[in-house]
Amino acid sequence: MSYSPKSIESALRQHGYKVTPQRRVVIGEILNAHEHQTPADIYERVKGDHPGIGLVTIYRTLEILEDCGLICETHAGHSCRSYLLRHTSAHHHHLICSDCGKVVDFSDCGLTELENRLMEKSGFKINSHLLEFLGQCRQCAKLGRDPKTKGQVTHA
Amino acid sequence: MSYSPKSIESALRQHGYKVTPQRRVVIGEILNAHEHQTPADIYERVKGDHPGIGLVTIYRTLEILEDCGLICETHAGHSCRSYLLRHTSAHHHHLICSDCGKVVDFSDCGLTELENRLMEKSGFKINSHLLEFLGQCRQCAKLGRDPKTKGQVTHA
DNA sequence: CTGACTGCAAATAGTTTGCATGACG
DNA sequence: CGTCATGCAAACTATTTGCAGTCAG
Repeated sequence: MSYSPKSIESALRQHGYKVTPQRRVVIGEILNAHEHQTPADIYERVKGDHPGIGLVTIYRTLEILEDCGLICETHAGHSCRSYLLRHTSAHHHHLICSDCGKVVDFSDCGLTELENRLMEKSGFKINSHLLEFLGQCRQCAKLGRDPKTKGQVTHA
Repeated sequence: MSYSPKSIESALRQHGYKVTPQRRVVIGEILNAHEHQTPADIYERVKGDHPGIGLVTIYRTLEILEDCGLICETHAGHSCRSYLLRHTSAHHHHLICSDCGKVVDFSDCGLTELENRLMEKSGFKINSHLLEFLGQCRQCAKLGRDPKTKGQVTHA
């Protein structure tokens, strides 16, 4: 139910883009990732498999992947652009521990209904949504650390 | 329901911040605006009333206004931070046009149930969530600008 | 072969920080 | 009056662009 390197490569070709080793490795990284990743994140991880790759290439690859509709951009934090795979069926979201950074995935966000309601009410054509829950995981809660809930994110 | 310069100023004082002419003029600008504005937008407009004000001061004023919960930040476009008055001091979210940047607020996200379910399942103590919908507003859709969905691939 | 792709370096845009001066309370 | 705020300049981070060499198709 998810993308494969092959399906992504053929999408690139269909859009007139060439498939290069650098693009392959970036695609592989995005397929592996379970989180939103910034270009710099991807760069760091990809350097292992492909030393000498340039950060510029990551940017350009992300741009064409977005142009092909394969990934989408989110704006999850302070001036920090990040990308995630555009899975419609394997659609998923994250529950993030604000103390230790642990991430838990979940998929059943049940927002389709809300999305439809909003589209009708606002006249918008909604393409995607960004949903993240922030909190403390069990362990951090036990340790009694102060949660870092310093108003950065739209409040709950 | 809506803010006045006075109410904002007293909120600042309550949080231990001082009220200065520069802050007044920034607050005035934000109260006038009905759309979200970037720090640079505010700077440009504010220079008329208060020449010599520094862009840095805008940044710092926005930071403290956010800290007081009076405005909130959105992530509406490519590395372009912008701010809105927080009209409903209650919980709300944004629907953002990825072409023109228009922002629509909504409040009934209905996520409490999902939140409870997730807390039970994951053991997390959820403090807040971040929810943004991205799409095209009616006007931008009419203008026929290419939505970001143009090449969406029916995945394999 | 040839145009598209890469990677370096440099340019640009947006935001933050250090510090001396000035003003709110 | 003391402390916090301002504004300049400079530092930083994120991203884009120019260009010569390289490679996929």
